[in-house]
Amino acid sequence: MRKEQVFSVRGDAELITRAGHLFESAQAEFLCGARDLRTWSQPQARAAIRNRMRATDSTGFTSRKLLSPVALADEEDRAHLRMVQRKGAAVRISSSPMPHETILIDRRVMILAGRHTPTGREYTVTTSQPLVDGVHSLFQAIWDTATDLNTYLHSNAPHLDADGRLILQTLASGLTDASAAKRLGISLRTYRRRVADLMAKLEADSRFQAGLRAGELGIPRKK
Amino acid sequence: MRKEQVFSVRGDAELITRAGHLFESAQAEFLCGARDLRTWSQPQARAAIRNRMRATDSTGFTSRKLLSPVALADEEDRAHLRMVQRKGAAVRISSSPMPHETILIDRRVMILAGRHTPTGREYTVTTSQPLVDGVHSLFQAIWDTATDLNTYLHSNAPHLDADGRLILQTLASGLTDASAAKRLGISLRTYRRRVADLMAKLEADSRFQAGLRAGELGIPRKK
DNA sequence: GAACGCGTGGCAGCTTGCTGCCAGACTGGA
DNA sequence: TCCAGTCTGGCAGCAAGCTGCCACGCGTTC
Repeated sequence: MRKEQVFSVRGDAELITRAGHLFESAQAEFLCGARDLRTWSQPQARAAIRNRMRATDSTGFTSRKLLSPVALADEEDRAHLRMVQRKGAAVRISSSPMPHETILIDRRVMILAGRHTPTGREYTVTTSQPLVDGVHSLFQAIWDTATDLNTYLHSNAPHLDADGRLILQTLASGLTDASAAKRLGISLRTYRRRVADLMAKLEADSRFQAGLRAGELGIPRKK
Repeated sequence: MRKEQVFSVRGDAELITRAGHLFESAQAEFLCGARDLRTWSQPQARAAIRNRMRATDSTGFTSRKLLSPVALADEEDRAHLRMVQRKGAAVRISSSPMPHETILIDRRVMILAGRHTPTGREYTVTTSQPLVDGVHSLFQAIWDTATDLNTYLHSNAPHLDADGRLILQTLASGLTDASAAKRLGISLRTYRRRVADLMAKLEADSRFQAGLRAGELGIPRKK
């Protein structure tokens, strides 16, 4: 039985003081998972990573950011993410909430954020290899199923209203247009008009493509 | 700064000795993420959980198992999983490799497995709340995107050969059948026969449904 | 070589999907 | 009331998809 190197700090300031050097020590990989961009208010941490990114441009250094959709709420954040992308970082969006920030550096150091408290946020820093490896593989699993920022922004999934979803569900049931229209209580002509509108919104050239998009975007997803 | 409760053990036997009581202490939730079922060879651990499950059948105790597709390799394992399901546990399959076992008990205790070594596997046990919370949310994120075991078994996605995938990709490009057949260098009749075969495999009544299935299963997924 | 199975391609005919056009119904505002 | 805008449904015609049938070529088997 072996004791591991784990400690907690409270507040951003203390984190920078006690673990700031870890950020600057990043050699090969910097992974960051978070709900939104409101996390690293401390300019020091951002600057450290930015310098690292700039210094090791084409030397195999990889940086990956994993965020939830709320991170794209306002234009300012989206602009920031585009900037991050230009710096060479990969950005993906996961549909999961991701309430706790996760940072992995060189697969050797891990920082997990706890809840907000009156005295500041609590961070836990560890270099325990099994812990880091385990969280790294979990991060990788989420990363694999997340969608790239560009494709996420390009797809206009959220613009579907309740009516569109209804059409989508009927379409997904596999009925012919005639049966579907009858079930919805509308005419064949109108049903097909709706389908055409839907396909236009999804930028699909064929019904197969429309189904594909719908499936990828998980629109009729079960809870 | 606070030191956290973290320790590592080597080998299943030592894990049972030092952390076995934690398994039996499960009150509300038992989460388990793993690559396959070859992990808990120790009957004690299995028995402890099984008893817990039986004892607290309808008292709000939830048990969730998250596995990779390789766990379904042989019939014996699938039978075991069906048994686990009957006991009330939820089982989902994630397309990610999940090389490190992850166990979360009551959102208070976490056990992460490291690599196999000659002297046995290394396990890290911790009750640090930020660490447990962080890993719990990561687990939840993977769980959300994973597919239920039953639907996974029901869908015959992996039975698609390279030829089927080629048809799928062409179909996904949005071309008409005539153009698609020309691009593939086969006749229109053959192309449509392939599409019909594909739809039969996907159990789709319409091309839209076929696209939907393909999208949900992530068949033409980018690496 | 004959018989067989299998995959392919052409043809034909049917069903389904798609859309332009027009007419009617409804709504809200001048 | 009248008008404009919007949504709807029927009709017609074309395009696309679907499939049964038959013929051909190819490799295997007896």
